[in-house]
Amino acid sequence: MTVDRDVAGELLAALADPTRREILEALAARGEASATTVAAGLPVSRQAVVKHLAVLDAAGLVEARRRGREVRYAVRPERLTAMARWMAAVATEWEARLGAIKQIAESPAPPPP
Amino acid sequence: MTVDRDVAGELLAALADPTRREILEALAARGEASATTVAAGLPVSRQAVVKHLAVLDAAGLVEARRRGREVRYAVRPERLTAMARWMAAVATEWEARLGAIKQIAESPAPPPP
DNA sequence: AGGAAGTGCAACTCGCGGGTTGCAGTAGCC
DNA sequence: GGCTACTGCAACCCGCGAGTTGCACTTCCT
Repeated sequence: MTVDRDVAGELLAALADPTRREILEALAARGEASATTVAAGLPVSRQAVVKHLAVLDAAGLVEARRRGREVRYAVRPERLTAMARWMAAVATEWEARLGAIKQIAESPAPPPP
Repeated sequence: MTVDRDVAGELLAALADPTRREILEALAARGEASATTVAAGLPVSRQAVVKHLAVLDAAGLVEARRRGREVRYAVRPERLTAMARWMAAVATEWEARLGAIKQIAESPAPPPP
């Protein structure tokens, strides 16, 4: 119950796959595109792209809008921004801790002879 | 040759695993610790932790230092910071593109009937 | 010296994620 | 109305990653 569906993990896992990142790049370059269109520019099948888009959508990285008989996908920056902030915060905290440890390790200063 | 061993993917994949993140938290909390120590506080075997630490080390998120008969691991913030910056940059670029698309879409104003 | 505590290596299981193919359904266009 | 171009669903393959167990090796302590 503590894990709460692991939102961070979902996002990171979504981003971790190279094919998925290529899809995101393709979407960002085109502004918006359908799964078929994207698949045409990649070495994988349309179905694979569809699955990836589902994952990306679940992670909130992408937005789907029905446009007649096709479905247009567009990139969604908010989650990425949030993630970046989160990572920066964690990094800062780590640095703080490392600093603290270092101080403690140096507290018994060796007196010069 | 272009992918260069997919550094970003390595980092993201390393971060994507919840157990790995727990390990990182444990390390950050303790400052530094051995695999056995970390494993004691987690519901997995020591060997599992060792493997995870190997992955984290390969991703540059962790640093190993031999301390007599044991190996102490410590967290390493640099890569995290770099990653955060990278993500923020990508997010910004996406936003820029979205802005541009929106402008284009709104340029031919539909005349009212 | 000899036992305790720790690490390192290897073999093995198992589930899931990335990928494919095939087919049914539905919206557009002539 | 009928053909075409999409999307949606399902079944299936395969490899890899997370985890375990067992054992050999090294370092420390008394």
